[in-house]
Amino acid sequence: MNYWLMKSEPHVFSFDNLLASPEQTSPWEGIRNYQARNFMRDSMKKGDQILYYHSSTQVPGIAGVAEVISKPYPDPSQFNPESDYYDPKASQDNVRWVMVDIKAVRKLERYLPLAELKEQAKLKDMRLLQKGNRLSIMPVSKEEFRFILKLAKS
DNA sequence: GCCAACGTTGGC
DNA sequence: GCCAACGTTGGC
Repeated sequence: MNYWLMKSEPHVFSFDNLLASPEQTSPWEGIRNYQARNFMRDSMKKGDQILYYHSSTQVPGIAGVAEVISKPYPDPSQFNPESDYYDPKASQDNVRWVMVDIKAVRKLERYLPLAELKEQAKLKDMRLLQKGNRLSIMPVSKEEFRFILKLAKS
């Protein structure tokens, strides 16, 4: 099993929005970065666990846990000229972008602000906290994942 | 709103 | 294939 951190802007789609979705499930559409796509395409598996991170907001941080519930499949928005995520270079024969479906597992006992994560010696190597990191999907180690769940209970 | 960091594009 | 210019991300 793999562990991931996925960023979402809460004013676009928050963890509460995911909880309120039918079956607490949503496609993770709109990834248009190759590194993030490659993680999804090459490494994500059903059952992988996700830390749901709120970015570009007053207090950025981790809100909840979710789970990958589908294999990667073509993101339909790349074919839709009406969509913000439309990619004119993509076609059915040349799928450029994929996505997975995710399902909320549970909200954390408390919201974990970025500033608090930065204070944790055990998380100092976490990719999220490295300078200049802008990836919207990134791997998290098992140890980091467990530590974060424990931190939310403290 | 600023700006550092970094990914992408496109001319050569 | 290099690299300057440009665009985007995201914390502050």
